[in-house]
Amino acid sequence: MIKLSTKGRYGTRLMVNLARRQRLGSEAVILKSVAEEEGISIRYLEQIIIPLKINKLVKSIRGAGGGYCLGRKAEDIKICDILKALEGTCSLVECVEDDQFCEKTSTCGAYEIWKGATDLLRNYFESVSLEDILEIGNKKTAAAKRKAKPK
Amino acid sequence: MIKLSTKGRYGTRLMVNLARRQRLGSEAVILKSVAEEEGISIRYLEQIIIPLKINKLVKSIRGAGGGYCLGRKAEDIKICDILKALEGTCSLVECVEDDQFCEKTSTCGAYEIWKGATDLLRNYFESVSLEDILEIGNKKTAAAKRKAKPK
DNA sequence: TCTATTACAACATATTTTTATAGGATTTAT
DNA sequence: ATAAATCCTATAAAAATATGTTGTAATAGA
Ligand code: FES
Ligand code: FES
Repeated sequence: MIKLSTKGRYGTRLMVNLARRQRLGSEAVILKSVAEEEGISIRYLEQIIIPLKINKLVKSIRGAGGGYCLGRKAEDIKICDILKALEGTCSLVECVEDDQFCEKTSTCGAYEIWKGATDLLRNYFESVSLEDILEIGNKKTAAAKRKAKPK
Repeated sequence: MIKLSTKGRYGTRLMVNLARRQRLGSEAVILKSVAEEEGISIRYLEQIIIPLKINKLVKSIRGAGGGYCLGRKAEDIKICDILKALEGTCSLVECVEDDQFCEKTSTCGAYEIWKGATDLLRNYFESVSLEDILEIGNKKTAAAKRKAKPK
């Protein structure tokens, strides 16, 4: 399949969780609480957050009372940034990035198709920010609550 | 990364190769020759072609003088058909297909984003046929030849 | 200063999935 | 009968996914 890796998916959820908690007033969010809320192993999240930190998408605060916070404003962090940090590139096939990868790039018709799809995806993911996701999530949560507790 | 599996990529090249050779007049194309032309292990191609056969994208002719041919006209086979046959679905994340996959689908903002991206990709891959890829490949090959042998 | 908390680092290990190769059985044209 | 193909099953190798262990370093607060 064309599959987003779990790293990409978990990493995004991690970032959204950070963004939401930060918005609610938390200074630094500890990873353990994210792991519990999202139901993801903290050990795995520890591995995932390393590249996010290297790419300055999150900042860490060590010691008691420490934790993580967003590296910049939620509206300035695009999904594409997260995926790139976690997976190196944001392309569908390697030959799009590295024309030595397949031997017959110069005559391969499929190449243009993969490239077209990659561009499509990249544009899309460059247009969506953490802020946007947060917004959608809030609306869904509110709707779910209205449904659960009808007055 | 968001990565097209090698199955999807090899399967597409296999289908394009079949289409091209069929166009050139071959009745049945033997897998061994595809494997050699494309530089892919014949054993691996044998596994890849099974779901293509099950989904009637190719027909097989057993025995000596046998081989494979397209199940229908190249213009009626879309990339999406190939990918679906090879990978089950054509979605970026499982939760898009199966709302039990993630627990918090009802409040997850990222879900809509993955769904949006999946729809984008699916539309694109539904719009591209084997015929289209063949066409692009032919043009590229012609251009490469002109460059190699300037009169 | 002491203690609890938290990030950070370096591993090791296990499981699952993907990718790839191998051997042989079956079918069929000649 | 024989050679040429597909077909079928098993296995190996590699990568992705996930958990576990054992620490060290930094910091807030008592
Ligand atoms: S160049 Fe990579 S699939 Fe054709
Ligand atoms: S519902 Fe699957 S990532 Fe949110």
